[in-house]
Amino acid sequence: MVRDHVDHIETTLQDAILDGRYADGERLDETRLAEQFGVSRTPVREALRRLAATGLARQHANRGTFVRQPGPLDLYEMFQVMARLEAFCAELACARVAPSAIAALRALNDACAAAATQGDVDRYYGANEAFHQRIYAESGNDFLAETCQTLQRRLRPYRRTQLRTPGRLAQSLAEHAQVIDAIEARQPRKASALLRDHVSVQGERFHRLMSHWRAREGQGASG
Amino acid sequence: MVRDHVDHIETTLQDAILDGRYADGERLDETRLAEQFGVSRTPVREALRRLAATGLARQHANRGTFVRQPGPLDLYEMFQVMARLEAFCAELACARVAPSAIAALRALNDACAAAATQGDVDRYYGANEAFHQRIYAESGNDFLAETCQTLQRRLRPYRRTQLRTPGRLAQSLAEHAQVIDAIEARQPRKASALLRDHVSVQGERFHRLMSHWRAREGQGASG
DNA sequence: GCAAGCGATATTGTATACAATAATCTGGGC
DNA sequence: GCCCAGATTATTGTATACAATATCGCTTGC
Repeated sequence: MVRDHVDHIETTLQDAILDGRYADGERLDETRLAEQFGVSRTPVREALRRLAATGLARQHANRGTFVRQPGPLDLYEMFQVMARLEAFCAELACARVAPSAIAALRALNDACAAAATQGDVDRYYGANEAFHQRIYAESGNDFLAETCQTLQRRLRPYRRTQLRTPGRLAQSLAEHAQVIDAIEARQPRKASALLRDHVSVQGERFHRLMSHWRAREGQGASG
Repeated sequence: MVRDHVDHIETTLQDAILDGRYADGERLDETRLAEQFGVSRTPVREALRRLAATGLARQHANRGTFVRQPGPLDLYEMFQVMARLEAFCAELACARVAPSAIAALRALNDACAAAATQGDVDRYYGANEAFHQRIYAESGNDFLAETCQTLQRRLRPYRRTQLRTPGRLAQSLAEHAQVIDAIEARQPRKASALLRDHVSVQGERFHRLMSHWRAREGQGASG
């Protein structure tokens, strides 16, 4: 892969947008960004093109680039898709999972539990993502795994919100354990249903939360 | 959206790559492309960045941009995912489909049949894509619909291959009709299973075809 | 005769200068 | 006092010049 200014700028901006440090509709000024990064406009422009290509920004001819943050409805839709994709991963994993992979999954869930006990939110999320990513990998379908990872990354900042719900964390760990058991027992139907609901519930809780917050739906409709 | 040189170049190259006019690993020379399009290297570079961002090309630092065509294994994986995504569309459609949409789907399948009878391959594929896209839209999930459309576009050139199989075309039309019936009857399980198999079978046929052709697997592994 | 190091060359990466387009502000007319 | 039109200004879009890096061929030493 490329490892130059463009790549650095793209990654930095991507993280900033995905971590919510840019509001929806915020303008990405080429000149200003160029100054910030200490480079000319050229690499900045190329980075912005890439962001636009991946859907994180939108470009209007002769008018500039603007951050595109998903609205509540978009997020709900994305969680729905994520749930199905992960469920498919679990289903496929049943057909080819090795004992070592099961052990690895249990270890990752234990790491989640340990981080949760210590109240280390960041480490919890790291371990949680690793757990899910391991399931993607165990699907054996590289394209599916990559798709899942991209979507997971996009949903990352919004997952954190729903951690506040008391009791949800322990339940999440239990659900993980159930998923592992189902995969180990090679029950594709059960494993996929469990994981689907596990992810779905996050999206639904989040959606409910946002809807209660504000009823400003449709402001960032996809398309 | 942007409507400038960059956009034009990107679209043109994208179509060329997706239509198979570029071989895997072929180099996309900036200077040469700039001459071809009658512009400077700048817009070409930005277009190439976007292609790289969408996965159609790969960039190596200080070495250039190279076309990334999926290998047989990649395509098999993509068809698998496509099948599940479309199945999910059908499932969701059951919950909200209107009589007018059912009529529209039937009309589109009739258009497929008409084109098939006349032996108009291009028109058949156009109508076929429209049929599938209508189902995406009827899912009511814009993100899902957009994802499906992107993937459909990427798989387009490879779908054509399997049309040659005698009898497959008529069977395909019949399967479409079954899917419509299931959606109309609001049977989500049935509708999704039917559509999943309809798409899966294409991927599997294609995979078998390619495997028989050459056993050069893994040459273009994703990652 | 072969390998390793060095230099020439070609290509990418970046900076800057200029052109074109759109938004804004100001002035005049109604 | 409000609205429309033209000029101004700011910002994007493109071209070109230059710098840096990788590849390839050559020479030189073993």
